[in-house]
Amino acid sequence: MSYKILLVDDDPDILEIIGYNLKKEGYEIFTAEDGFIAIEQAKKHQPNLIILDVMMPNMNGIEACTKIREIPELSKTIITFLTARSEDYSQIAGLEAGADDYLTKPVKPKILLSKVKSFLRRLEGEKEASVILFKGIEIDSKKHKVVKDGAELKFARKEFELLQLLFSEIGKVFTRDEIMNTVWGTDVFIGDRTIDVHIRKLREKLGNDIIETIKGVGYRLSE
Amino acid sequence: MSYKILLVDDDPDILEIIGYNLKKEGYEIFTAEDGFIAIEQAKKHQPNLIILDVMMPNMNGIEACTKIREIPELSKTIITFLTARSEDYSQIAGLEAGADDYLTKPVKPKILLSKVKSFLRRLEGEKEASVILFKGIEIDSKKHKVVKDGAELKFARKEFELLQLLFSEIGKVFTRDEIMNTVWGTDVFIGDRTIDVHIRKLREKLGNDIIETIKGVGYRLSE
DNA sequence: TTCTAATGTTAAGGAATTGTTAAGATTCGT
DNA sequence: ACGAATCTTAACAATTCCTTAACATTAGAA
Repeated sequence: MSYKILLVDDDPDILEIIGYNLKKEGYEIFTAEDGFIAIEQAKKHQPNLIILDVMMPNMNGIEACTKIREIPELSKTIITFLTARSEDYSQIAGLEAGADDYLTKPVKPKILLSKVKSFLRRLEGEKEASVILFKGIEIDSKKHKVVKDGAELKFARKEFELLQLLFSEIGKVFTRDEIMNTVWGTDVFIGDRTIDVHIRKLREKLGNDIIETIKGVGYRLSE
Repeated sequence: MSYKILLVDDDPDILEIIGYNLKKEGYEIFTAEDGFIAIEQAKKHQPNLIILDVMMPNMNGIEACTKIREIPELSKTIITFLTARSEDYSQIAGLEAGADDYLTKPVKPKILLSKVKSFLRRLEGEKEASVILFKGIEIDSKKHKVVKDGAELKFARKEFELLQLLFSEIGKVFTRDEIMNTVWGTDVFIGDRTIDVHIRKLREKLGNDIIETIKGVGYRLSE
């Protein structure tokens, strides 16, 4: 899958230049000339990266950024500002509005490219870490969401943390000590049966063939 | 196991200062004063992290980085550049050469440390699997799992520990005393037949041609 | 070969670990 | 502060594992 990038600037020349350079690298490019259009486009295409000019008519970049950050579907999208060199203001307000970084105009194509690459590389890593799939069970750590056979299952906090731990290394045996230290912390003492009870709840929801007991050792996902 | 870090800079003072700070934290430090030596050292010690100055005589950091990235044994090594603040150039070419991040000089020890820690944290998860293979039997300690001819065999805790011991040094004879001390501990008394019974269970599952009895001495894996 | 100490085999009882359940304690949001 | 959801505990049940003891077999020394 190629990455989608949304460019937002009121100057068509800039859209043209930057767009050309990024297309050449294989990215899918969308453009917008003000904040309103930007939000529309963002909703429609769900880009991975948005490059947002700060100074624009109608709705400026910072406002647009704030609005975009409120859209749940775009929580993973990286937003970076484009500012004239001296506008220090944007750096502050922009980052507060939820931007991840900023670029200064005039943008040198090489710098832009390497930044874009590094942004998208960051996405790569988060993607892997965030969703795990195993035996038809999908765990999205970021969204605190578990889906099995298309239906969402609800897990309380401790249950979910235990689940995450077990799924963090599929097949690995986690000892009771490891589980305690990770899920409860090193300075909390809980009875022996507490872990069992939580395991039981997971089994209740996931089915009995997922979590295996290794007596005297711990628990693991059965492969 | 402590982490290994390779520092590369043509300025001995910098090597000294950074090296001192990192050693204090318990890291194992190696140094190199140019790209050629860096590559040699990297091959030899297989460090987890390489901190690489960009501007160096003979071979600069970017070239060195490219070369290091071509060494398969070092695919998991994290490389970070060290640059003077203004050298924008390094950010571009460096990231393209396969570096993971860059630090700017002058480096404040605290920042350096927190960065180093976060780099190495990234490595944690990727610890190599502790898998032993012998005569078609695969033992995965982490997963507490034994596979023979594609099928998983189940072993209870004591059985598995005994198995691990025997497989820890293939061909070595383990005396009953050694087995007792390792599997049961020094403060437990068990009858003479207990070990035999466990050996028998292993043979039952693995086949009779794996574990050999050396009468009057102990047991070993027969090669 | 014969004898003997060392090891192999088997089944069963007891010990240790885990599963289950419900009730009490705690936390959290409204 | 109240009710609901969540977490922990305790008592008991169920299960698996470990050890033992009694007896059989074997390897190697005499």
